[in-house]
Amino acid sequence: MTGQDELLQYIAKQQHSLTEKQKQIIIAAIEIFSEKGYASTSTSEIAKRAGVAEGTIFRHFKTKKDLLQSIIAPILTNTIAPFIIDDLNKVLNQQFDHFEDFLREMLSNRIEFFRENKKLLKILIQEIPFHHELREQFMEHIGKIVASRFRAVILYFQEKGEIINIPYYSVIRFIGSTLIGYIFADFLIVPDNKWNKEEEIERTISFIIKGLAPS
Amino acid sequence: MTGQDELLQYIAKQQHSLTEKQKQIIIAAIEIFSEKGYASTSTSEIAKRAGVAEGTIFRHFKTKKDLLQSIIAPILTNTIAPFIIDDLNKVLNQQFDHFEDFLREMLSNRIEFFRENKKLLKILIQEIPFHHELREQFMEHIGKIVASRFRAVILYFQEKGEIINIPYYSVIRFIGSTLIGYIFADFLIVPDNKWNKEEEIERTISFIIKGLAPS
Amino acid sequence: MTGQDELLQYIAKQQHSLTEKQKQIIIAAIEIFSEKGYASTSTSEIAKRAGVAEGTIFRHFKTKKDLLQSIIAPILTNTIAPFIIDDLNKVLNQQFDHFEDFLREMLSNRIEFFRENKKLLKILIQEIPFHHELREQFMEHIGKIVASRFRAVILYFQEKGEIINIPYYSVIRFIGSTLIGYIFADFLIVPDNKWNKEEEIERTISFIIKGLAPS
Amino acid sequence: MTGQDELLQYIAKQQHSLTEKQKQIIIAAIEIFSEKGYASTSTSEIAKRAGVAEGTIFRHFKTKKDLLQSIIAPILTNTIAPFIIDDLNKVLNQQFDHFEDFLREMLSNRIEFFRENKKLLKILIQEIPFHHELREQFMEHIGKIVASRFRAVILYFQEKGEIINIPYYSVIRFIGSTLIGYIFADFLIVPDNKWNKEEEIERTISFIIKGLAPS
DNA sequence: GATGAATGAGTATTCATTCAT
DNA sequence: GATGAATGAATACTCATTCAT
Repeated sequence: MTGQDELLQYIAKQQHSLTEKQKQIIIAAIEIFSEKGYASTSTSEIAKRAGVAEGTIFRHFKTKKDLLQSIIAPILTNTIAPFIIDDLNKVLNQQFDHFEDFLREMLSNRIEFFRENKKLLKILIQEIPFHHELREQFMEHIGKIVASRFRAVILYFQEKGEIINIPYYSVIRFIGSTLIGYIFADFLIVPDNKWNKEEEIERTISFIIKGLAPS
Repeated sequence: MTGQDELLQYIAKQQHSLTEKQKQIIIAAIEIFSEKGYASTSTSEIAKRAGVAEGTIFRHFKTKKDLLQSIIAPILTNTIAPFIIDDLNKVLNQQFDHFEDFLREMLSNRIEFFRENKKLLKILIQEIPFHHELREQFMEHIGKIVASRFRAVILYFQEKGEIINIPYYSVIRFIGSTLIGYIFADFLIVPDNKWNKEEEIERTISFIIKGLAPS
Repeated sequence: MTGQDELLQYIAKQQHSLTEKQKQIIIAAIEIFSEKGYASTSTSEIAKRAGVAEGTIFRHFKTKKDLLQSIIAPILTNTIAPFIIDDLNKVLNQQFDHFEDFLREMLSNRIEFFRENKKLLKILIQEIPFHHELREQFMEHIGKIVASRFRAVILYFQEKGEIINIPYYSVIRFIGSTLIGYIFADFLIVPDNKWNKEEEIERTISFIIKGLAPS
Repeated sequence: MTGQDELLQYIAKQQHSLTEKQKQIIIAAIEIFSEKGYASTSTSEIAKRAGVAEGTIFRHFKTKKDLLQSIIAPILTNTIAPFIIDDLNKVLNQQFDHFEDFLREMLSNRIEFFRENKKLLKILIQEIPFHHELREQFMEHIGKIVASRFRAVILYFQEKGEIINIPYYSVIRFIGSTLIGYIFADFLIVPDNKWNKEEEIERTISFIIKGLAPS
């Protein structure tokens, strides 16, 4: 239920123009796509879970693929907005004095984002290898824009002497993979036990900072 | 062709008992599964690419899912064998004096493994979230066995004072995610350009070692 | 555009009671039915081309078949009116001295009619074999009435000794099929080239007259 | 039953390679297509009447349209073969001394052909306006080949002075439309009554010959 | 009167699986 | 062992029709 409500809010926020039925369909689709994958999900199952007739799906989304797009497009558009505007710009506007402040802010920000959009992101990650339009959209939005913004931040801290002088894409790679590693561990692999979130975040930040410190 | 031959060797090596037709089917299935995903691949397409009749597939593999299992099971079994026997044991047998030696050996070893089994691993990664038997097998083999062996190695170097004293699973996470980040960058994201492999490996090793150095 | 205007006039003439929307629907239906056939035409396509909502069609025409009927019924009623009243009566009223005069008048008259109602007649011809109500209506109107009037004319000229003394239905058959042959050639088969209309009409009239001349 | 047997023979004759199921499907399709038209016939109905599973249809004929083609293609190929070889060549080989002999032979020959292939030809006539591939095939086979052969015959008799000196296509039109008129009358319009076939044929031949006599 | 969202039965087609040869 | 014809349930999608607004 909580999950549903979060999704509802998400949907409601992004696209005010959606009718009630459209929302139901999108919510149902997100749930089932993330459970079984796009290809293994039948439109009849989506209809059933959404509580609408099968035809209703196709009145609003021309094809099944169109439904997938309608789900994923807003993430792509909305993943970057806060990223750039909030975090990265703050840095560029000298609001973060140190690399560590930036890192800490960004990590918690991104972790929050992943937590809220778990299902959506699962779908995105699963389907991107098989749909070139998704891949292209992704590259367009995330790849180009985020990368270029990120690059500026890295160069900034490199000039300040806070991080080692290696190519910016290597820095992105190290930060990115460690971040994703954290998220996987947090949500998928260690779902329950003696995982102390705050300590782990501290360790992760420390690992990155030390790893990127100028030698 | 090269790709095919490598797969052939792989198949031949692992399972001597396979008939010619069986090999053809497995090779075809690996190719198509990795291209379009398990759910979007039809058995008739596999039969066509393998050059056998549709019925033949079902003579050897009871169901389509059985075919998937037959493909993935050997990776699971064989991923760990060299891991433990070659690398890890060497460390435990004091064959690696320093953490860096171990890391360097392991990285190149694993990178090699990924390169050779790209398609297989793509299938594994794609399908694991949707098939609980796969997930369980994976946990059984990789999770438990590798983790426990790895743990010994980490404790060993922690006692030697070469790496920081944090929980072993955090260390695995850092090494693992950085390694996977390297592999993704190498194979998927940076397919062509000014990516100097040796330099990148050095940077990666350096990043991990510094990140894990005792403070 | 011209085609549309002609149809509009046609519609307007026949049924004054039609609202604007109704006319648009009928015009759209005629166009699409004649292009793709009744069965292959969807009501939503008609609605789109007519510029009305889907529901509007069903407000005016209970079912899709009802729409077909509404289109075809007036042709059936109006094909014969001028036929009988104008041509045939003229003959019976001794306005045509000779069979040839009658034939010439009727040919050009009918050719004109076909030209103006090409689409309608295409629909009629295409759909008659599959809808028994149409067939019955057709028989009722054209079959009985026209045949009986025509019969009178033929008997008249047979008595005058201008045409051979064979059963009237054979005469109708010869004239009818030759006329239809002319129309097909004119409109469908020879759409462009060295077809001299006036010469062809003369040849056609000459063929019928000689063919029906008393031996 | 009789109808079915004739069709069976037809099918068997043309395509020896057909399996039993394929024949059943084709026969069922011919029957239903000719009853209700291609667009209004569902593949499930064909399957039911043929006594096969719906999937079986698509194993043999990739699409519904492919099934239509498989039905119509052989008529197109086989309509002309006897036409040219038997009738027309006979004329060109001076086997018919007079236009009348040729005409009589051809009429009965064609009438026979129509009688045997009533359903097939109904489908052909109904569907040709809506399927351009059919139209093109038709033009290719019937249009070009038959027309050119026919032309030779007409020129031959025109030179002999037996028929009037008008363009050959007009002659084809007169003969063709009268022939078709006969066939329609025979099979469709006058299905039962006081229609004396032999007399009608004589009248028809007489009508054509007189109509085409040199003036 | 007009709309267009909603429906659910129906459509062509695909698919994993079976089985007689 | 291998084949491939046959199956029938399932699939994505369409359609004529209804009905609340």
